[in-house]
Amino acid sequence: MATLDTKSALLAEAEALVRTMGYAAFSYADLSERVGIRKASIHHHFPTKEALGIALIDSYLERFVAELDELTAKPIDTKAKLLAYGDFFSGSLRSGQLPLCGALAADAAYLPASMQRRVKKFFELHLAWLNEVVREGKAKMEITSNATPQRLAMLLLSTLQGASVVAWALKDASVIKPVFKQVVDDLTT
Amino acid sequence: MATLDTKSALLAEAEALVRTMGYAAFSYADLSERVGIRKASIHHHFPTKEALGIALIDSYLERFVAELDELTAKPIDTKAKLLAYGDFFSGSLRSGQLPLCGALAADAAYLPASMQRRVKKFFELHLAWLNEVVREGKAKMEITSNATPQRLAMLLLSTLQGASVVAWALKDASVIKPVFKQVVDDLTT
DNA sequence: GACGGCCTACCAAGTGGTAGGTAGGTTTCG
DNA sequence: CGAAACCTACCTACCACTTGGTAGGCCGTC
Repeated sequence: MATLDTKSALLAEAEALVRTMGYAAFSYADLSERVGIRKASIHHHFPTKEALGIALIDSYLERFVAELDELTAKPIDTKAKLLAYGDFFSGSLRSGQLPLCGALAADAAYLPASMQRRVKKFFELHLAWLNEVVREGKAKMEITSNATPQRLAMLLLSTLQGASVVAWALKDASVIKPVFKQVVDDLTT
Repeated sequence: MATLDTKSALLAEAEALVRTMGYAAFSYADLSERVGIRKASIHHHFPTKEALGIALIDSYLERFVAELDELTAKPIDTKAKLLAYGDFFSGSLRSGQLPLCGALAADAAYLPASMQRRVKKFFELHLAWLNEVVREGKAKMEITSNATPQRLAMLLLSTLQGASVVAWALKDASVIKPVFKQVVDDLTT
């Protein structure tokens, strides 16, 4: 249906806009121009900007959950699992973009509470997944660091998130992977 | 003079606003309300929003440069130097705030070129400082990792930057220091 | 009397959002 | 079957409000 096409086109373009300009800076006018639909018609699909924002996070979260589940099931060792996670994360960054929830973090106080809650959930979900992978890795003696899984999970997520910011500023996305690999290597040897 | 007071009050409040809501989301109206001056009067001190933004980054950068210089001169070992750097960085974050340039990164495509350039310079400056500290640390055998100073500098900066984002999302600023300490410990043992 | 610092009173352009209409497809029911 | 009823997807035209920015005036201090 044209409906679905339009709706997902709106989501896709909105995501790109948020990840390059931030939530506050992008407008329904920008979006309408890119999707080729009148401004007012967007309200038919997403009655308010907040509704759009929520749908945005939810679809992003869904994609990540699916990927994480798939990764969990794979019979590969801890190091490979973590590196695959990093690849997926950095792969979702087109050049000049930030991770969605990283971008949203900057508009923090401006975001409606409903969106703030979802951003928090996104990070918690990632931390929980990393925590579990690290815990398993330690049990299998594949991770040698004696820090708590919780702390290592924070470290891994922070590295990816921060490297994305630095990479954006330097306009060089290629720095993300080696930095993350560095951390993973340090943990698994 | 009242002039100086007003001007620096404007800068201070603007910085707080940018670091909590982002550059695009904060307005002259917000600022005027907080400083207790009429909206139009702000233009007397900063003719355009871009000029304000530039002054903001410049003053932030200046503060950091002063601190980094002071830190360079101190006769302490590499580990202490890096930890002091982390303390200064995380100390500049009041709860619910992001590092200025991290916050600006999210509004990337919306920022005027003059501001983008300065944000980039900010990151380059930090990377150069970290690079030098790591290089010295390796020469003095205080850093054992065999990765390049450049990569380790990227890692250190990314960790702080990313941890700030995660800390914001979890509304728990206390996670930053231990994560950074973890990285520094890993490098210096 | 010049100037710095602030004011009131504007402005055009843009914001998210609403009202009401239309073309075309699907459903319901005599 | 065919017609009335309804629905989806989009439109034009508008709304109140906010945005960054401007013009010109007032007042106190060098």
